[in-house]
Amino acid sequence: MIFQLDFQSSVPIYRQLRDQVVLAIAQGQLTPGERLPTTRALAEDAGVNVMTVSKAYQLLKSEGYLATDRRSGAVVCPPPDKGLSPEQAAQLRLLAGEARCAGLSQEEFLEACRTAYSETEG
Amino acid sequence: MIFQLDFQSSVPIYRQLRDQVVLAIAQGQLTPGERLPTTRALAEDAGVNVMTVSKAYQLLKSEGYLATDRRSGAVVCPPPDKGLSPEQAAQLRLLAGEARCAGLSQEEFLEACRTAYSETEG
DNA sequence: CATCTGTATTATACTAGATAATACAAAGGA
DNA sequence: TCCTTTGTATTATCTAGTATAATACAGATG
Repeated sequence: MIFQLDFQSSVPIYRQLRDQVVLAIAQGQLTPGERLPTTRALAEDAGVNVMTVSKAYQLLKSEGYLATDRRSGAVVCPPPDKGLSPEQAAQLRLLAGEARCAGLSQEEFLEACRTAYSETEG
Repeated sequence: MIFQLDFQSSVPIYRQLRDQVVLAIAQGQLTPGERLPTTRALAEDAGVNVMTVSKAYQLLKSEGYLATDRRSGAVVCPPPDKGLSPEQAAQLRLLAGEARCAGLSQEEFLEACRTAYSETEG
């Protein structure tokens, strides 16, 4: 599990870490039960603060992607439940609106969605 | 054009304004050539600062959604170009990954995308 | 000339994000 | 039992983004 961090980005580091873990789970690079690096190890490896990693882990934990045992560290969880959250649905609507403004027909937008889904694959 | 602002949200006000304008354009509630409220009028109407509205307008302008004439104010622009930006594509990939983690198959995800696109319609 | 437009300027305040150093409870290994 | 390792809490500090307020400017309109 290698993390690519962009320190120039406006996206917070803890959020970048979270997003990459989610994508790795989606792609099967991280499987349920698998251990993630410890907060200290990942912090040193990525050159960021321990609390920044902890914040990412807490976010992932609150979303159901991780469970943290005190001894064994952070462990990948099986997918929580089915369906998109209201926030995710709103974000999808916004993206669809932006796509429509960019001149994409529904079919063209769905093709982009199909591609995006396919790319989240091992 | 009525704006719904959530001051408790972590999404900045200027970003909420921007998103709602984009969705309104996508839905055809705002048509190319149409004038938006003046910064001062919208600021007073929404109960926010003038510069906050100005920031939203500048963002929309930089994205090609608006053009600002000094006399006539902010005017809706015709769609700039075709295709999603790299940032939009990345966001779509992340959403697709989250959907996959939530147990959605490709068909179920595409159905959600189809719904989202349909909802951005007059 | 007076009025409207978006916007620049300056100053202030609050919050989020990130860092650093330290410390704690719980669990495992020696 | 002692030591280490785990995530995390605490405290303090710094930076940057967000939002506000008051003022001012250039360009266009009437």
